[in-house]
Amino acid sequence: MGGELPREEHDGHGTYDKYAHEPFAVTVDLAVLTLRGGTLHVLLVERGQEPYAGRWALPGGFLLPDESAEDAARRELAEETGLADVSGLRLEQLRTYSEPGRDPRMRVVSVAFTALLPDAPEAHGGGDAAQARWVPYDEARELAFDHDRILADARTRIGDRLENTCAATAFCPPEFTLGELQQVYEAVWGTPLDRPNFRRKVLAAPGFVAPVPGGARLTGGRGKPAALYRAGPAATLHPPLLRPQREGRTT
Amino acid sequence: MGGELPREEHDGHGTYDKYAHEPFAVTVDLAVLTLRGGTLHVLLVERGQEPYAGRWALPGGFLLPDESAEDAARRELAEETGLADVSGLRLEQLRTYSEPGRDPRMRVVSVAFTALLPDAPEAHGGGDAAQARWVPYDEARELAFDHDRILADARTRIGDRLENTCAATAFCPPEFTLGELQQVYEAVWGTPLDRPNFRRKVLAAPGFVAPVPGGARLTGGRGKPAALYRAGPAATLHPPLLRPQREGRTT
DNA sequence: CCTTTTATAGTCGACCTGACTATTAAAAGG
DNA sequence: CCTTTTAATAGTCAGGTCGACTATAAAAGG
Repeated sequence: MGGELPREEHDGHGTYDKYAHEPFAVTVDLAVLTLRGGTLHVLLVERGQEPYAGRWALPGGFLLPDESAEDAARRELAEETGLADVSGLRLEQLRTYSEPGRDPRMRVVSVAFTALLPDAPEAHGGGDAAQARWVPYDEARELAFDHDRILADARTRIGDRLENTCAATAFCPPEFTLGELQQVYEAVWGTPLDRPNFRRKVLAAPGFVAPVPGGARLTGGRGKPAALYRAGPAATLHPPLLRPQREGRTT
Repeated sequence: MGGELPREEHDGHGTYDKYAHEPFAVTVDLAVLTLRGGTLHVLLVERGQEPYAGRWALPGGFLLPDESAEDAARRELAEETGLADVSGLRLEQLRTYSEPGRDPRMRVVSVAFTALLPDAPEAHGGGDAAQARWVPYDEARELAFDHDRILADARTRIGDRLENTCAATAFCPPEFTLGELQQVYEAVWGTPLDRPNFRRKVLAAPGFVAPVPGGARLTGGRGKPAALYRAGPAATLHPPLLRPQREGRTT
């Protein structure tokens, strides 16, 4: 922005006037992911109107005049999930999608976000009439607009973030076992991991997880009770937790 | 986007009408980086108009009605640098900035991009009247709008990309020495690296660089002539080339 | 009690890393 | 022409990390 302004002045239009008749609608789209029963799920809403009536889509909506995209995303997330604690949630900007024609009605530029939730509240009809549902990632296909692509980008991004950041704990409840944390990695990456090695690396990364004081353990499960951990203070992972067998891809 | 549509219909406004009177201007901003004499430089333009008249800013401009943000960024890059080969350039979306009030005149949502260039053509007055200049990164302060932050975000992002991708070769001419490649890392990270170790890691990463056929070497320099390399086919770096002495930061 | 299940501890060789030394091949300067 | 300087490249070595694997502990189910 900014660099163009002289040209606007030269052609005799006020800045606002020139672009007011070619407005862009700005929206946010949310890829809200969670883990249910060991598999990745995404929050989808069913569209009631054309275009794409009856199709599933990522939740989202228009920016209000006085809010940032982050604010709008948080507001929409609260509206669509019915969650109360949205304020403490980690929202990350994914990418902006601006191809002309991605919405058949008008020019829409959309800022996409990702959000990670611990296993989420079952019922959410969304504040807006639209029906909302958790759908297994693999069944979320043929979404409205370019949401297939956004969702795929979100998964790729999350997978990368798990390598270098402590984002995985966002999928877990406040207290969790290392087994649960490993399930996060396995679900997002789609690869089984060796348990002792995973444990060693997680505990070796300073600030990733911290044991719950008192040596609390999760009982009631099948085998030996697991120690409970909380998310640590670190945001980034050193050394990184790299996925196995990735060789140099040309893409 | 999309999820909100029912509400629009309910309140009796057509979609387009409702938002036409609250339009958002959409722009692109470019953080174009290059290496000159071993230090990082950024392309800036001088503003001629208020607000921020006389201040330096990142190049950029408004989206035209029928182009994507990527198209607009590429067009602006060509206009402002006068480069001919913009088609082969790697443009990467950085982030979108949408805080209300970031432009005092109107509501502007800006999609920021990064671009990396080999040591660039000296003269570029930009297609638009504005003056354009390469400025050392450390001297690019107090830019217009929120461009200080965008530039800082860009440097952080590029630094991270150097660890995991082959992006560093984008700073180099088609044929380069490992010494030049090391200078890229040192300039972006702001850390000196051990030459033999750097060399070992770069050559160990499959597809990062490929020797120029015929064993061509760069003569005319000070010491022993260096072998020439080209960018290899890989896009990602395995194993990654991590910066030294980073400990778990809480931020 | 014995099997199953899951968590946790430990082992081992291959490989990678950082720090460092040594050698080579050019240019620069008398 | 020979010495010095500079930079590229080769090689070394101890410590750390990795993946693969084995062993033990502690619960539930029959």
